[in-house]
Amino acid sequence: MEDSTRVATRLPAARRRRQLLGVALRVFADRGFHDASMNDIAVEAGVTKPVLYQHFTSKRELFTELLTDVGRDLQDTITKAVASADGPREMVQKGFAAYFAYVDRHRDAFKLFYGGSLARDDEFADLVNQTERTIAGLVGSMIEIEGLSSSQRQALGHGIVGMIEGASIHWLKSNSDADPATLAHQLADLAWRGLRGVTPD
Amino acid sequence: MEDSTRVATRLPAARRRRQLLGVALRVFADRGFHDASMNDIAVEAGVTKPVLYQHFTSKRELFTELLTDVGRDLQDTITKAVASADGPREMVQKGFAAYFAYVDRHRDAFKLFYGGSLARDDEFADLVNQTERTIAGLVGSMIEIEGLSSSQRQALGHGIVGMIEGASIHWLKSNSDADPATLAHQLADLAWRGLRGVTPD
DNA sequence: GAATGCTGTTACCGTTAAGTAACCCCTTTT
DNA sequence: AAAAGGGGTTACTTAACGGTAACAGCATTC
Repeated sequence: MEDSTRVATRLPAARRRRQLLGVALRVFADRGFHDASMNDIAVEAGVTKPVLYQHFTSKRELFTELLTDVGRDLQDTITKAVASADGPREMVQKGFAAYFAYVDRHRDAFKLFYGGSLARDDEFADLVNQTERTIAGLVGSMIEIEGLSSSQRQALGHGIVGMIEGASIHWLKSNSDADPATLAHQLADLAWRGLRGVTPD
Repeated sequence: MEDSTRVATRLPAARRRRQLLGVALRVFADRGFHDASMNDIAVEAGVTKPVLYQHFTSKRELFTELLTDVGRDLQDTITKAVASADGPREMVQKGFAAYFAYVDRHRDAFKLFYGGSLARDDEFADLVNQTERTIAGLVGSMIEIEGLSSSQRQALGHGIVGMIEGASIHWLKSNSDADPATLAHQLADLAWRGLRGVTPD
C-alpha cells in the first residue's frame, strides 16, 4: 500500500532452502561456527531467523549438512582425479592439482573445512576426519618405500595431506596471486622428490 | 614435590598466578577458547571467577599470554635444534625430531596452538602465524631446489610445516603408541627423499 | 588488640544468541 | 468471495557467560 521499503522476495521452499545453504556456507566460512549467529545468516539472506528454522531444525544441523556436502565433494574430486592418473608420479601430480583447483574454486568450502573450530567438536571432527582419512589413505598407498606397516603409511599419508592443507592455508592467507596450478606443480614436485631435490625426473 | 595445579588452599599471588596459567592451558587445550569458560578454569583451579580476574584482566589476555609463551617455546626449541645441526640433511632430521619431541612433551601446548579457533581471530592468528612463519622460513631455506623465489620457498616451507602439523595431529588423535622419535625419523626421511622414496634406511 | 592488607567469596549486571509462539499477508483454490 | 495454506515477521523466553561490586576471613604489622 504505502511505504514498504522492504522488498521481501518470497521464494518457494526448495529454492529458499538452497539459497540459505549458500549464504550459510559463506557466513560460516567467514566467521566460523561460533561467531556466526543464526541471525547473521538470516539477515544476509534477506529474511528473519524463524525462516531459517523452518528449513533447518538447529544450527548444528545446518552446519553438519554443509560439512557433509563439502566433504563428499572434496573426496569425490580427489578420488576421481587420482583414479584418472596413470602411474604413481602422475597420481601425485593430478591429486595435488585437483586439490588446489578445488581450493581455488571453492574457497568458502575449504575455509569451512579447515579454517575453524571443528577439532573440538566430535561430531564435526568426524565428518572432516573421514574425508581426510580417505585422502591420507590414497596418498599412503602411493609412498614407494618398502617395509612400512599400514598404520605407518597412514601416518605419513596424513603428513602429506597436512602439507597440502598447510600450503593451501598459506596460499589463501597470503592473498598470493600465484597460479594454483603452478603451486600444485611445485608442491607435487617437492612431495615426490623431497627436500633433497636432485632430479631423476 | 607438590602438584601445583590442584591446590585448594590459599596461595600467594605469584604462585596462584602460575597455577592458574597451568590450569588455563589444560582447559583451553581441552575445550578450545570459546568452549572453555572463565568459570570452568576457576573451578578446575579450585577457586572462583573473581580470583581469576585478579590476575588476568580478561579472557583474551589470559589466552594471549598462553599463546605467546607457547609460541616462544616452540620457536626456540626448533630454532636451536636446527642450529645445532651440521648440514641440511641433519637439520631436517634434528628439526623434525625436536618438533615431535615437543609435541610429545607438551601436548596441551600443541593442542592450544593448532587445535582450535585461532584462525578466525586476527590477534590470536598473528601469534601463531609468527611462529609458523619463522619455522616455515627455516625449512624453506633448506630446500635444495634451484631457481625458487623467496616467496615460493616460503610457500613450500609452509607445506612442510603443514606436513609436520598434520602428522602430529594424526598422531595425537589416533592415540598411537608409536615412538615419536621413530615417527620423526620416518617423516624426516619422507620429507627429504620424497614420495618416490628409494631405499628405506 | 586494633588497623591494615591480602586472598578469597557471594551475588549480581549486561549482553548475546539459540530457539519458539503467535500472528500477518499474499496467492491459489473452490 | 470465502476458505486454505504456505511464506514471513514481531516479539518473546531461556540460558550461558564475561565481567564487577561489595563484602568476608585471616594474617601480619604497629
